[in-house]
Amino acid sequence: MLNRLPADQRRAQLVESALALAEGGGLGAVTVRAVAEHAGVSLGVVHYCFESKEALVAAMGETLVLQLSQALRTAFTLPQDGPDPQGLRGLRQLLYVGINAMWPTIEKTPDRQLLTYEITAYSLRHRAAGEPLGGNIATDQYRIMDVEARTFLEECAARTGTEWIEPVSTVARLALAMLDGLVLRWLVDRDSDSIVTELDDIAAIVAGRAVETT
Amino acid sequence: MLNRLPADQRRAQLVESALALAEGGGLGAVTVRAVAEHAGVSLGVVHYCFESKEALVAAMGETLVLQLSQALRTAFTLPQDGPDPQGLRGLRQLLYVGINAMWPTIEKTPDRQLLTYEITAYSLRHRAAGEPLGGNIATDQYRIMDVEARTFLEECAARTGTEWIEPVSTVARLALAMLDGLVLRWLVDRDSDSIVTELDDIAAIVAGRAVETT
DNA sequence: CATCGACTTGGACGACCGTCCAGGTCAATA
DNA sequence: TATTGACCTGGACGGTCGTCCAAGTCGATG
Repeated sequence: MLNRLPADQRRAQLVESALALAEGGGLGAVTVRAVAEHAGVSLGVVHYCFESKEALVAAMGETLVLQLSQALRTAFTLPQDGPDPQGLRGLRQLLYVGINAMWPTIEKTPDRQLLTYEITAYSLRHRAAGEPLGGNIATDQYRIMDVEARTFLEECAARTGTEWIEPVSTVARLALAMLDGLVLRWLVDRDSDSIVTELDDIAAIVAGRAVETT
Repeated sequence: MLNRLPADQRRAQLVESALALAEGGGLGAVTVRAVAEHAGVSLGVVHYCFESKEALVAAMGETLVLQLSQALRTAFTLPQDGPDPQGLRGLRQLLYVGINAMWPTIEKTPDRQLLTYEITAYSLRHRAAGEPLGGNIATDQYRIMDVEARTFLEECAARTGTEWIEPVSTVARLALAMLDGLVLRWLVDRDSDSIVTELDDIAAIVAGRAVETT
């Protein structure tokens, strides 16, 4: 059975297969043979499209980061209809809505969340000794999360007539770390009730770092 | 060269070797041969002491949890000399001291911290389908962290004449999640300045969940 | 001293891994 | 139609893995 594809599309397909396998069974389940079988192609195709397995894993990381960026951008989307309530109370409410809009996406994809942590750990293990803190997959992950979070926070403040009392990057860093820790904890105990409450806590804590614009 | 040991001691030695290897190169570096070589014994000894490699990894997890408990207990230790300043201000200061006392230990052992996350992920991947949320290594890790954190928080409150306005377990859960997320972030960017500031933030946020006893 | 059981040795086995390659297939071009 | 080059096939190779085992080495016990 021959099903020919341009190398670019084949590469994308193989990366998707690799991600599907990794979601189900961790990075250890990603073998050249398993990827080939999942994609319905023969073994040689993988090395025809990727110089080595390491290149395939790197492509997985890049795709994951891209998807993460896109997922965060849509997850943080705020309602566009009515005028927002102003002041700190309005800010807190806007943060609440934005963060809670993100949660269902996370809750529905625990395997994907776990894979993200695994890729982070893998990336930390395999990054060249000492040298390149940039270009690293884990670094990219957090850089992208930072950008999306900062954008979200700035829009929230602008809409409600408030401003941050410390650099937005600082607020974003703390908020993302809290979110990160809570999601990891949830992956362990799956206590959805607790985390919903705690997401509200994040909104309140973050809102505490803004004042009404004078 | 023969160096005989009772099976129990040999087991402990092998686990230590496995942990040393895992700290340096991740769980993937833990192979039966590598463990045997690191311990200076021949290949067969490992399977004489452990029924399978899986049993060895399980023993690694248990040892790690035990060491984690011990490390947390000493890390959270508070000064015992003078009388503590009372009230919320005293509580905040006590939390500040306790949390900051813990940081140097973490900062000196990034590989160990990373390994803890890797074991968590590994444990989540390999826990039996659906069934046993208890007895799992990841679950044990957080259960132990919970216990230590609760003890710490309760002592802080008792010493300063304050009380928590929500269940201590809730406060502990949030604090540990924040700590967890911040450490993971630090492993990625190694921004020690930021995290020191953020640890203070944790103390302030946690202190905000107590009131002075009437 | 002989025996026994705990502990160790080092090689063998089959399975799976990443990598490579000689050749086959097929649409597009000359 | 003949040819070219991108794409695909499936087996082979060497290496490492977990596991197993027959044999060897001891201290303790009778």
